[in-house]
Amino acid sequence: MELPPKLPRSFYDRETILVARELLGCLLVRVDAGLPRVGKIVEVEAYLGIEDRAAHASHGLTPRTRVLYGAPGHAYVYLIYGMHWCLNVVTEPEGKGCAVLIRALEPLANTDGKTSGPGLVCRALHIDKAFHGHDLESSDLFLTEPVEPVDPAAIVIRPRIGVDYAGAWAEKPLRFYLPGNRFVSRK
DNA sequence: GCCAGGATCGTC
DNA sequence: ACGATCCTGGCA
Repeated sequence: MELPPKLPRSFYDRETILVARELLGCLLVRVDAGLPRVGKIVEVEAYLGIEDRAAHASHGLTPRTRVLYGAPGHAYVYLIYGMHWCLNVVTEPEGKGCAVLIRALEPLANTDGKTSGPGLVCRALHIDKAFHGHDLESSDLFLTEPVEPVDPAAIVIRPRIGVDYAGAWAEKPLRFYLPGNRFVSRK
């Protein structure tokens, strides 16, 4: 399978909302024992560091958030509700605690089941805690440039899902998805 | 050490 | 609307 160029670390080392928006249309690639499992990113959420009450980074630097507060272009993988893995990509310079959650993919190759929801994305691409802290410039887990360009003006912007506990931060427009794409987890 | 709660999902 | 299931952070 022919893939577009891999995203370099400099892509991730920028303002988180911009990275989140530009991740739409990019490919997520997990090479699983030689088999490429590939999906197009259609839905993401931005998490903005220690000030963001919805973010894990709001607790500051702890054993759990070490990777989140580390260098950009790495995977932050965590277990939620005792059963689902979720994948984030770390953004901005080291020490900011910012990341983008990958919420849904359009399946392109060798995905294992549904890909509409953050837990399902990890299940379908066989991503678990083994990838926590993984370098996204590696050859077995990485992102690529979009196959075709995305119109920035068409991106749908909504509040994030499942963060009702976060007060005013729950309302902020930090969820982004491709308009009309059937693999977005919720309208 | 103990306990409340969670960036979810499938089923009822 | 609810249960599964276990890691985390906070507090004693």
